Amino acid sequence: MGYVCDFCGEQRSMVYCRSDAACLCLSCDRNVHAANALSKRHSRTLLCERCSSQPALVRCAEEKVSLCQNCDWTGHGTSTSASAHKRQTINCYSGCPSASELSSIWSFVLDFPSASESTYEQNMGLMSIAENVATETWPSSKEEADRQNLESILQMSDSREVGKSSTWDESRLMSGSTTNPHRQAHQPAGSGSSTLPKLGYPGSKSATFSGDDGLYDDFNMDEMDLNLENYDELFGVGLNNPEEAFEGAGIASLFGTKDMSGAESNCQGSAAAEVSSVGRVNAMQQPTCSNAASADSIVSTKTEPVICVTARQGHSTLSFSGITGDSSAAADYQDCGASPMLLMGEPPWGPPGAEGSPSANRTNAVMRYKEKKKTRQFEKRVRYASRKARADVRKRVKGRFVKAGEHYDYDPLTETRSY
DNA sequence: TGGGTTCTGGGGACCACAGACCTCT
DNA sequence: CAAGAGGTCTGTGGTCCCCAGAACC
Repeated sequence: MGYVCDFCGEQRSMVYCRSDAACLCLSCDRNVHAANALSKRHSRTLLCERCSSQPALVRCAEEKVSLCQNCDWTGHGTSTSASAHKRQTINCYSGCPSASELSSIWSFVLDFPSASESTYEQNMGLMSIAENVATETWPSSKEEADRQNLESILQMSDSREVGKSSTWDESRLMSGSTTNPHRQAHQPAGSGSSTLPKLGYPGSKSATFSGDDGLYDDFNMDEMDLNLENYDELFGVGLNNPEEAFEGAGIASLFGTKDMSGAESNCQGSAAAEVSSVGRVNAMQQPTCSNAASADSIVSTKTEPVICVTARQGHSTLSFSGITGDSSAAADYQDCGASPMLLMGEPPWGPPGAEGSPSANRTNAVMRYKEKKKTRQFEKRVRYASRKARADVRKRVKGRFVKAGEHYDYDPLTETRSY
């Protein structure tokens, strides 16, 4: 992270946008991708902290760095000791996630405590861009959310029994996870896109995991409130001094930054530090799904965001798959910059073992991806209905608008061409 | 197996103009 | 500082055209 933002040229770049091929600071990322529906679709991910030029795909828990594929191979592929490092998949996101959403997305990156809300409210300005809160895909009521959570829990329990061996490959593909096949055991059962659980709505505190194996013993959804409540507090775009936006307990640590202008050491007061000790534990171990991103933050299309959360031994991986309406791991991870090898094949670390038939699952995944790609359609949103109405009735010549009164060959009102 | 031709699909450009937006008085 | 005038910019849909890739010989 030694490069400056491609957009503002001032702040340190932390996010990589493949669509724009740009390294952006968090503030600019938010601003740029909130501009319109199309830009909201851009998939972004963390920037590799080693080369600072490629999107990070994994995070090394030991080294506390986010790495791109090349740097990961370089760092972990050669050394036997380094290859044993725990690594977690870093997933991409789209839309304009709130602070809580981003902290959920990358909570597994967190080795820092979230600062208290009040601290951030005091220290950070507010974003000028209004938060978009989608309502159509998230449960509209607490009851429904609880019901969905319950369903997810039930599915998780089921899949844990039946899915350990047979569904690992697919789930790994769908979730983008490359860390460990056992995590599959905590994914909801289902088929195709529906295998992915719809996470609870933001703010849900009721979700619990049936951690009968102890994996979720430390999960405490009530602790989720330790996370930042909104993006504004996290990124503080409104600040005059960009550095202020990252002042506070955990921002630097959130992105594994060690050299961020004293972000870690510059905690504002004891309140943040106090929360730190609590958050440090929970941030690493909670699945973060109940604090999941809002639908609009995940994807701005008509499609339904599907978020997959997997967790194992305190690590969580959160995968967003909403770009195509239902989950397509291949597509999603192509969007994220992952190579097809990484997407479809076995990860360079930790082969899944003798679970199922990797080649068959891979073929199925490719088929699903191709099928989905065929049916994919990007919604065009009309911003000005009045202009659309006018364009609909405007006369054209070979598709081009013609001046009023001129001879035309296409009158949309008559549905016939007049040559 | 490599080169040439044909076919196919995707994406951008083009057009006029109402209305939003901005600048100036 | 508010209001009005004037200029500029944006976005809208159907069609054409260009180009890349696939298919075929």
